[in-house]
Amino acid sequence: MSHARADLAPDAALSRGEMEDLQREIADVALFEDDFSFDPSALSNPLEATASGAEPPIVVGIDQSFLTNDDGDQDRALSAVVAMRGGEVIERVHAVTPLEIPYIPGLLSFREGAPILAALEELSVDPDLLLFDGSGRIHFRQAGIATHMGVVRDVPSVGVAKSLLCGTPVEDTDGLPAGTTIGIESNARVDAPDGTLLGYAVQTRQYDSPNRYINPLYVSPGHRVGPETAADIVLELASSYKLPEPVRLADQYADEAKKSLGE
DNA sequence: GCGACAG
DNA sequence: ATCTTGTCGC
Repeated sequence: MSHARADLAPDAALSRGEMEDLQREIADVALFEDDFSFDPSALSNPLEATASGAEPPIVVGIDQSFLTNDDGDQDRALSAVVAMRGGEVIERVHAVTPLEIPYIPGLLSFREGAPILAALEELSVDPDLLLFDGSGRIHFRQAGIATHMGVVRDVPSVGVAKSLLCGTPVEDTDGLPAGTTIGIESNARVDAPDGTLLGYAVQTRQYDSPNRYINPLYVSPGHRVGPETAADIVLELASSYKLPEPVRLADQYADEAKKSLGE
């Protein structure tokens, strides 16, 4: 039983106020708790290690790049999707759609949502989990791009941002040891009761000794995933680099695909 | 009016 | 996001 909500897909023709209203509706439909059947701790398990014959879940990483016009203007967005299972890439697809609106903090999904949904349509495999480059519940109206896409497709999703859009860390997040997590709570800028746990600052990697720090990632539930599980998933998937592997590879692929189209 | 602001 | 090589530090 899929509860996909294509009717809530981002529409760049809406007014800014209508976009914000739609986001409040999406946040209302979204589930910020675990609601999936796969085993998150099996995400990076090698296929061979699966004893009972059950295959590891399929995780998909998604990232965008932008194509430039003959005049030098960004006129199209390219969404790259990389599907992995048991630590291996099993499929890569991408889609390009025209850019309708500029970047506006808080309305990212209305700018990048179309190519993402188009690319996901191209996928032949069925994703168990979607990983986005951007926020989920850590958002002014609790409906970042990970939440929006997750609700429209009704697939568990997680937002992985490199900087904090809003909310407040409950403790200092400077120089955290790898593996550390610090809660991010709502503040006055967020459309939620103060103190609501929106997500976590997640330190996947850290330098050994110098007086220089690696910034943490800001991980938040998209849809059908709780904040703790979202953080756990990112820690497990970020084996060799700061970013979780599916997102890192989608990042790479977004650039490759872009160049193969004539920059 | 001032400050904040994912990609 | 994007323009971009070398370079400082472990």
